[in-house]
Amino acid sequence: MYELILQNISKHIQFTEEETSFFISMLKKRKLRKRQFLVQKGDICKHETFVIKGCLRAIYTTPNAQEYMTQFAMEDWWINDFESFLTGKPATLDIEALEDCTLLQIDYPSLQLIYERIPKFERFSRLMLEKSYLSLYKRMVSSMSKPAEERYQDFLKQYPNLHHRIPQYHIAAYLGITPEFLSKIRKKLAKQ
Amino acid sequence: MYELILQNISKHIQFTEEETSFFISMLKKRKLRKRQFLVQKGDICKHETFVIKGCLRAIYTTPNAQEYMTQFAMEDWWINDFESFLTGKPATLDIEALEDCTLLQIDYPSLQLIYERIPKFERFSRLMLEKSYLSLYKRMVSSMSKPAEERYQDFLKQYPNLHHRIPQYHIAAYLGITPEFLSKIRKKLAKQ
DNA sequence: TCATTTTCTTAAACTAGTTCAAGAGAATTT
DNA sequence: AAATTCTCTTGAACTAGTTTAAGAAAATGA
Repeated sequence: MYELILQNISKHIQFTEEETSFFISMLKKRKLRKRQFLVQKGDICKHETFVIKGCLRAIYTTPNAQEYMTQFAMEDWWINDFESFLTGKPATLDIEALEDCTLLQIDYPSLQLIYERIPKFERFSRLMLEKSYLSLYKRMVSSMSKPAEERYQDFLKQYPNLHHRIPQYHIAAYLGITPEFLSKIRKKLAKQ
Repeated sequence: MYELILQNISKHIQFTEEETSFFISMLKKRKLRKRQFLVQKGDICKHETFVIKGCLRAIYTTPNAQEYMTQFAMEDWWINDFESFLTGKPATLDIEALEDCTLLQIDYPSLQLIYERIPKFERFSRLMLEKSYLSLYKRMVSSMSKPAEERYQDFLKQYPNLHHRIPQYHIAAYLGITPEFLSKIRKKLAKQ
């Protein structure tokens, strides 16, 4: 139950036994069915969420109702509406389960307690943030500089199994193209 | 000399007098002439840099030699090649002065000393990182979801004075379009 | 197992943005 | 002040990716 998350943390900082049990006491378990929402646009996002099982997607919807996928999350990943969680403003994202999911959550006040009682957890947060920042940065550079075909191939490499688990139009949304155009790309690549 | 940086920090955490002077002792002053490079692609980026005066741009160059601007930095901003600074790998960015600049720098070992001696500086780093993450995220969403004309208007709002200080082709690069197309957009907007 | 819904593909007409080339205007240097 | 270099604009031909619409294939539910 808690192995995955403790392992995830121990890659960066070491907990004592006491800290481990305190940390675990701050976690809440949550299950989601496929197509259920973890966060809906307009909610205040009150939790950091860690994925034990299943996968989810985060969707940004523009004022004229176009959807853009900003992130996938799978086993061993963290996900939330970062802006809403930090600022307390209503979420601009929907986060939806793409499969039945098992999750662990920490709410904002509990996180502050953790920072007080286990100051080195600040370091963990900083390192996680550095990692997400880097991957967001790489994604932006690649979305600015690479054509869709290349981005699709990058996606396949980066998530070698995910494309079997989810519909293609989610991948298209993630790449920032239409499902029709992704279909053309796939046809072209299949010929080669 | 140090007011701006101390003020920048005091927005988030409070230093004692002793911490202030320790912190200042870790800073190195640096001047750059217009068109000089703060970081060149391939260098190891060894400093966090804070801008006291002037402005700079960060450029990512693709394998086929196209340039993409990832960031501007002006007075009261921090800038570096984040990935190179954190991982010690060669920088993928060039950072170039667009005007004569006065800068303050902290090198990596000094930063580690600061974290040890002033643990709450971890919090400062986390908060800065959260802020940059958010602005990167917003920029990515807007580059995926908004047409160039709208992005240009957003740029004008976000940096109300910058467009007088720098050539248009830098703005075009920042928006991810050609200077020619920016020129058309400007013509269209001027008519209205 | 059949019906229904969801997902994927194809094609034709279209649009946002690029490329190339040439000239006009500004800013710097001598 | 002239010469040179740098920056911005314009237009025509082009390309990557979109839109719309319709049908095929696959998955799901009764």
